[in-house]
Amino acid sequence: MDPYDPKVIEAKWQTYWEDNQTFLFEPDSRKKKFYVLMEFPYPSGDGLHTGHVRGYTAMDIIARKRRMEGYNVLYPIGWDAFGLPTENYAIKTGINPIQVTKERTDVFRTQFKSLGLSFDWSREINTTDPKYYKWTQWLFLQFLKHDLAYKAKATINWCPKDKIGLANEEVVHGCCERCGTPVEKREKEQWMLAITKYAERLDKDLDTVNYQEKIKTQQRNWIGKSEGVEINFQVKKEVITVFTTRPDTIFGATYIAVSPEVAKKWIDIGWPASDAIRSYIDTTLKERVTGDFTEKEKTGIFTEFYAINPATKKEIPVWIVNYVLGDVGTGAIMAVPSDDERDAEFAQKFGLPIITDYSKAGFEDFGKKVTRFKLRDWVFSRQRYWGEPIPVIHCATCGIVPVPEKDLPVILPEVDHYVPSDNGESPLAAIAAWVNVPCPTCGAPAKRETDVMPNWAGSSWYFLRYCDPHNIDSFANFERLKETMPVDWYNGGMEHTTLHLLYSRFWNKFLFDIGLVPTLEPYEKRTSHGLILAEGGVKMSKSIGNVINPDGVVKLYGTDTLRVYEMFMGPFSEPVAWSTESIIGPRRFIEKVWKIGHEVVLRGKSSPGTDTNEFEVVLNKTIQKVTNDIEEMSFNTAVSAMMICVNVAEKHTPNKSQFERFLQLLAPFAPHVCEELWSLLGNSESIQKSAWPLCDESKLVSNTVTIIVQVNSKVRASFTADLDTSEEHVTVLAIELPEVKKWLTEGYVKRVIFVKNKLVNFVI
RNA sequence: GGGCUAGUGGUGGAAUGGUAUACACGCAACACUUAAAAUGUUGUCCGCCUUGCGGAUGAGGGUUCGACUCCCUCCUGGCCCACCA
Repeated sequence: MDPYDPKVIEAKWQTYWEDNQTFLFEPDSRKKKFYVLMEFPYPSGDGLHTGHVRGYTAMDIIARKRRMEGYNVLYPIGWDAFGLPTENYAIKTGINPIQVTKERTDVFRTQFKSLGLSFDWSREINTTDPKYYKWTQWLFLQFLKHDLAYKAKATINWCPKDKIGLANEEVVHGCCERCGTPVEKREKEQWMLAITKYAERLDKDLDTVNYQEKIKTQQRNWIGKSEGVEINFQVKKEVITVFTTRPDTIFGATYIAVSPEVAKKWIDIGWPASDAIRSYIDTTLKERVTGDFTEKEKTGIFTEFYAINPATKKEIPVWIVNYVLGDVGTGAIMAVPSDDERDAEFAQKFGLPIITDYSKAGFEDFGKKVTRFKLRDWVFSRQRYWGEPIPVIHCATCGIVPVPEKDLPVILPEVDHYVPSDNGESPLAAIAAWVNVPCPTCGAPAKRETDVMPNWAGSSWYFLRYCDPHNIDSFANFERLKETMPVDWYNGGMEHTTLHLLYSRFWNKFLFDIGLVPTLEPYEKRTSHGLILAEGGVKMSKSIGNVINPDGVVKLYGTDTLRVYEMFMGPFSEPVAWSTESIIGPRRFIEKVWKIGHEVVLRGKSSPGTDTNEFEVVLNKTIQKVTNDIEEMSFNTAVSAMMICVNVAEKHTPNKSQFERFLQLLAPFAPHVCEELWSLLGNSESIQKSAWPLCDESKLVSNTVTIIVQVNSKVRASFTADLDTSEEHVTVLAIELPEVKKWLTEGYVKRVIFVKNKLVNFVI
């Protein structure tokens, strides 16, 4: 027997798979399709890390299992390569992002290939490839055509360091998600995508898909649908409209609380206000901008106005307060101190009345039913360089003119400097030769849009491009999409639940509406993986220097070991800490398989080999467990079941057919060593082409069972009985056991609990 | 403050109403070896008056013949959201 040498075996089979195109998706296949997808990576400068390996291996296991179950599987890969880190690197080094991206994707590709992932490499895509972003631009023009893309002066989150506008979603605790700088507010003309027009459907259609419950919950909370009513409160001749989800509490409303944003608008249209009020509004609005979200002391100022409570007909004071937000509801509430903690706190501080004893009858008459969403339209421009140029031209006479389809893509031009200008314009604005073009409609001198798209653009439709990646006539042929969509199983990080996952659902729904894609939802099933933490349970980070590079592990132990270890280390959807010390376990496991495999080969030469009965039972149990566990993503228990199986095989060497079935189970986890042993056993075709083993249920049923005997629910003994022995018989057998007898002398048996084939419990 | 999620040996974890601690790491002893590594065997939750008995799944209570598992109260961590009307 040759010693187990993963270097040789793994290189050999990776070459074999590539030469034989083992993992190609076959569009014409009569087999049922199955589309497996893992979020494509951003090719960062750090290369692949152990967290990537976890997700891609898990989906690889599912892809490989589905192939063996007879499906025509698509498991594609590509690069989400636009984005700030590459651009910032270009700013620092002056190296062109195109070149940086090429170098980095080359590294990632090599690393992926060394992991033996069963990607269909013929469908590789790159969001920064003009052949790809031509269609990202084309899709943007469809949004524009259907009035879902518009330009608006928006108060945007402005990062003074990156000099870039940020979506709300990119602001974390008031700071820029990327660089941590406190975010400021700025008024700026921005391209917007009207995702709010799809809010209702993005919420409702979650009922039709198979997402993990926590993912649905998080999306629903983010979309923030709330049903309530708008109620008008008369203030002299004017009206204040408030929004409430609890109209039944109107009899307890003792004041009106208005956000400073709304109050400012009133003053702008001529409502009288004292200097004190004006200065309060200014101060409060300024506080808002600091982005400090920790709970603040509640403040407020009385407006001198009174409103009529339509329920009680009584006058209640109108206050401007800092705890009501301008962009939620109508920016004004009826305050009910008896039912709302925040109102209670405020009322106490300012001595406002609190009515606890009121009737709730008749409240329905006062309001108009409305539905509110928290979701905001998506700010879709960036004043940066490394993104898809927004394909429109500004003409003094024709206004906003889309770049004609024949002129797409609008190629990102080369620039000397990647830094945005200090007034926040894209570096593209500095290239006069690129900016100045004739208007496509009237021919007069006009200017190109210089904003680029956010890095979420390319990833909003990449799953569609995989269906038809080389199409030069359209973003994807409808027939190809019909054959391939939807994605049957999509895995990714929880951090994308309210960003990419929501955005891409929105794009897909829009494209469905205009008849360009065949399904209402892009993803049938969505799961998420847990983070891999560094040793000791802390986050892996470059600055701490505790990042584990998978290359070292592959070199030392082999890819099969790394894959098995990452699946074994803990529950897939939970965060787990890396432990270099523990990798040796999976390596020993694979070496055992290697050794037993060679024994099986030897034995097969000397004798035909009958089933080893002891092994047959555990093998079928393992088939059943691994089959189910992969579906549940309980990879860790699937691995331990296979370890148990191997431990039995060491004592009861299986015959060829038994061992082959075991190899088929292990093949999705450790594909290289399984292919090698599979071929040593005389198989000429890849194990990937063989059929997934089935559990023979009859082998699981043994003729005898172990019966647990309890006295007062404490285990006192156990014995072996025939299957399905009757209660009477089990009781008699149990009572006769000496370990049981001595306990029964202490009292009389009040009750006997009997669970067939499992246990008998004497209550004394 | 809200939502989700978790808390089990020295460590990662298993068990979702029926023998708690499977599987793996680590550790210890032994075998093999001149030696080490590797490998193999055995042991490894805690306590005690150790052929046995008692206790233990964050803490306390409840339901049940029986609870890591279901219910209630509390404590602690992680993630997401956050004065959302």
